[in-house]
Amino acid sequence: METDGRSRRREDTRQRLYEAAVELIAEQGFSATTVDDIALRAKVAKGTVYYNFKSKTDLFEELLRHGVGLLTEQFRLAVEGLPPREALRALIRAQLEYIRRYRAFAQLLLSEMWRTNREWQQTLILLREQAIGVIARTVQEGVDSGDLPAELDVRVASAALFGVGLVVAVDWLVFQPDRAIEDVEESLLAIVRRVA
Amino acid sequence: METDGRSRRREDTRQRLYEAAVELIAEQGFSATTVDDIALRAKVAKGTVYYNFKSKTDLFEELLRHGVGLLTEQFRLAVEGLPPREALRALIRAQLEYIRRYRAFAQLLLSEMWRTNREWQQTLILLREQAIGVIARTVQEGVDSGDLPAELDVRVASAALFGVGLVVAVDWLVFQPDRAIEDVEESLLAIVRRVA
DNA sequence: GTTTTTGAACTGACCGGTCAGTCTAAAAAG
DNA sequence: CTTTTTAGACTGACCGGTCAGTTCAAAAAC
Repeated sequence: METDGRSRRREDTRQRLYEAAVELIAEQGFSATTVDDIALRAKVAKGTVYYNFKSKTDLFEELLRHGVGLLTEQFRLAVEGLPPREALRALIRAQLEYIRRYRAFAQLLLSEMWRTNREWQQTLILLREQAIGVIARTVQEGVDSGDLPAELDVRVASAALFGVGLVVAVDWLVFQPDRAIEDVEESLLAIVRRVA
Repeated sequence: METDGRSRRREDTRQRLYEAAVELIAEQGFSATTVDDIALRAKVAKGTVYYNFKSKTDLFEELLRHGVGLLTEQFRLAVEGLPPREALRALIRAQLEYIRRYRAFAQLLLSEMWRTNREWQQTLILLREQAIGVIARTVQEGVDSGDLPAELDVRVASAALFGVGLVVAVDWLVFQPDRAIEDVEESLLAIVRRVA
């Protein structure tokens, strides 16, 4: 039933809906994006949207879970077995790679992450915690092992690293898409050299 | 005529509308915020919104102009007569002060700045250019005078500095509002020490 | 034969924008 | 000083369009 043809097909439809939704919402925002638009872009009937998700908000929340889940996964893979400072660089690279690959999702995240009073806010805070958690553990190890300055506030530094990577990378994609990723990585490292 | 009672009153109304709109849009986004909400919070009739602005979008654009104009102004005042490196620190401090004072506007800017395909995008790009321009001139001076590393890409570095300040500060206001601004300034400086 | 998708019609709440009319401070007329 | 006129500022009911969500019979996929 997992690898069953039917559920694979369904998963495929959901995937297409995610992709359509993510692009539209990144461009226009959640409220300005209509369910009809999403269905149209995903080349799916409107009924299908509601067969697969219980509401527009639900689709969006699942989307957030899906996207941030992938990012967190990449973070985990990136740091695996590496010593703190190397791990930190690996994290930055992983974040850049991820953002390049899922540009629209990154844009969307940047737009929604620091908003307040929206229905999905709690979901987002939780997901944020998971992703930043991976960074925080690495920073903590660095501080413990003396590789990083002891006066570093782990929570602040981790959140800052996450945010900095996000803006710089999205800024790159939006305003200077021709630059090579290596350039961007270099610029980013130049900026955060003190902690990474 | 300028200080006439009527135009003062009108200016007052516009100000109230700005404040109401900025808060609501920062929380919920442009599309999710209704003109009725804005009017209600500003304690003004809906018609008054349309008496003062030609449309909801127009109100928002004027708001952007107003807010970014103030920021750019602060930037200009901050760097006046200072040598590059000091000027750069003054810029960071000015940005933090501004964001603390106009928290909602900063949030809104963070949410909207890297969005594409919205009607007001061109306006925002222009305004962004003005604000970052002040930073860029300072960085350029620093590179020219040898105070900053010659290999620094001025455009990238300036945009990055602007973005970094914005996320770190907003993140601070949203997730750790109890921290003193000095702490945040320190963290920020620790991160960007390489260029500032 | 069961699950998934289609497609089109429909509903009702909501929302941007309009407009005819009210209020009032102050200028003009007496 | 008192009355009248003017016009800028504001009001709120209303209209037309839009959109999330529902329904369902029939087709397609497995």
